[in-house]
Amino acid sequence: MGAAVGEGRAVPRYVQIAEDIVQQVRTGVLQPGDQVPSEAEMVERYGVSGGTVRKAMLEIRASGLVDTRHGKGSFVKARPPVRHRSSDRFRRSFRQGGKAAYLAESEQSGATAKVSVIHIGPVDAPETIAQRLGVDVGTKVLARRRLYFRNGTPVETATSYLPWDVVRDIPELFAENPGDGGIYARLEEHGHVFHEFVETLQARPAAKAEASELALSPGATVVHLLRNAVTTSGRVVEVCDTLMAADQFVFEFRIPATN
Amino acid sequence: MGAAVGEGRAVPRYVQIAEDIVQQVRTGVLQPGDQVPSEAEMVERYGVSGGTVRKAMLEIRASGLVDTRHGKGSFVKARPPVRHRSSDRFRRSFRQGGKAAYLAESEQSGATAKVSVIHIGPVDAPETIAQRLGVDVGTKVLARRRLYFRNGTPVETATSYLPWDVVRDIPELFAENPGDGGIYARLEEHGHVFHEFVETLQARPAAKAEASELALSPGATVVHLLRNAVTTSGRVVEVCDTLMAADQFVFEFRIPATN
DNA sequence: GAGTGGTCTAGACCACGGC
DNA sequence: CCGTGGTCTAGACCACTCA
Repeated sequence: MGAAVGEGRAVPRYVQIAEDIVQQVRTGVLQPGDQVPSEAEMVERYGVSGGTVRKAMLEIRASGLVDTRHGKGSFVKARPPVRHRSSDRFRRSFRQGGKAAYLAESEQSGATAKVSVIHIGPVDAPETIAQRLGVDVGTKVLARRRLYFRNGTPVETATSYLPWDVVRDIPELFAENPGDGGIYARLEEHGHVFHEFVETLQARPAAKAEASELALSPGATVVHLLRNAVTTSGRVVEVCDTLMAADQFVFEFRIPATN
Repeated sequence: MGAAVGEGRAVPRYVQIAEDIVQQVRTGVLQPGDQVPSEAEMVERYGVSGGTVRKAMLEIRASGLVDTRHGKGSFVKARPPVRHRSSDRFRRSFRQGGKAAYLAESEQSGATAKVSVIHIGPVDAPETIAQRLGVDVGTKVLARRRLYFRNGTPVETATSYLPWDVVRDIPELFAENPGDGGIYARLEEHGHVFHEFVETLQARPAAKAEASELALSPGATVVHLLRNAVTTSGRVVEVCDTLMAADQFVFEFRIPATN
């Protein structure tokens, strides 16, 4: 026991080990892409048992600096090119410029973006969605589910729900690529002019299934965002349900000092 | 081994156990305030080893439904009566009504709120703060550090940083209680009229020290928020650095559909 | 098949809380 | 003092990845 210097039993060994590794990442001893020492190697290097190294690795993963894959090892993330998700991303001028909000924003920060459409089709509105759209639970609505990539890694899943009577006459909304400016541009062309977007945001640890969908390490943080798109007539014509890898985003909001 | 029915090795035992307990909480079998079975008891009940129960408890804690204290046990939380932190909380009318933003908002949702001032005094501006205030690193600024409680539990720490030349002539800003409407009301009285507030928000797992300050279980999620208070003359007269227990908050933002 | 992480065991000992 | 959770050990065995 107590092989280490006796500096007070305050700090558990596994925390010390975790801090050591995290420090090596922050100071650049371990570079992005480098493999973090394997668990077996740490057992030797630090002279502790496998269980202890395991707990250290959990701490390290929680720092968000490292990406672990079963059978391969843990690697320093190339990440923190965090994307600013700012509150002006819905500017009409972006849409008229031909870009959807996501791509417009990504281009600003010079990263490669990709969108993969997972599903487009009618679904029965789940409860929270139905409430927001002002329809009955189980009503048929159009769902557009997609997965967003940034520099090759999945960072966000998003599902848009739209009332059937709104989408019925807009064939582009059933296509994988809804055209320049995205679905919001199509909606405005058909008379649904936006007044505001109301977003609610919650952060929490990822459930197992969510972690695998976004290729996150278990225990990673996700941000759950729900957005109502409200038209000038006061109607909610879209609800967007989004799940994001929290370490990939910085959210920015400008709040006017209204009276 | 494999005492359980052989329903596919897909789901680890510790996840099954965690789901079982979480389900009991959600369905009300375990009521708020009830003690979750002790680890020793689970070892017996589920016929697994202590290590496995331990991992299950980690999962359960990550759900945010349970509160664990060393030497006592784990207990079902008395609610996440989540507080809506909405973007209209800086309305001038709230301040003129005599409330600071925090208390004004809490009253809306009928919860007991308390603010405890930890420290008020000059500090050397840390880097990110200095940048935002537009002063040199190490410049003397006023720090007001406080801890917010909701229904008796700490949910948020916040530190306001203000340039010295701004606060010098406003004695109330050095008092624990800055008076009706909070520090923003005092600043506006002295000619610093607000134009907007710019908030950036990030979510991540809590570090050990943060977890203990907010009385969180390890691995819980925190939200880190930085706010610039910008006056009509374009100056940043306050930066507020806030750390929140993520499971206590739902953030709401209204984004106008500007051109 | 060699090397990696993931699950699980059966124990020891420590630290905290309350009777 | 006893029951609680927290740390740690020294193994076993499984599952994934890649050469």
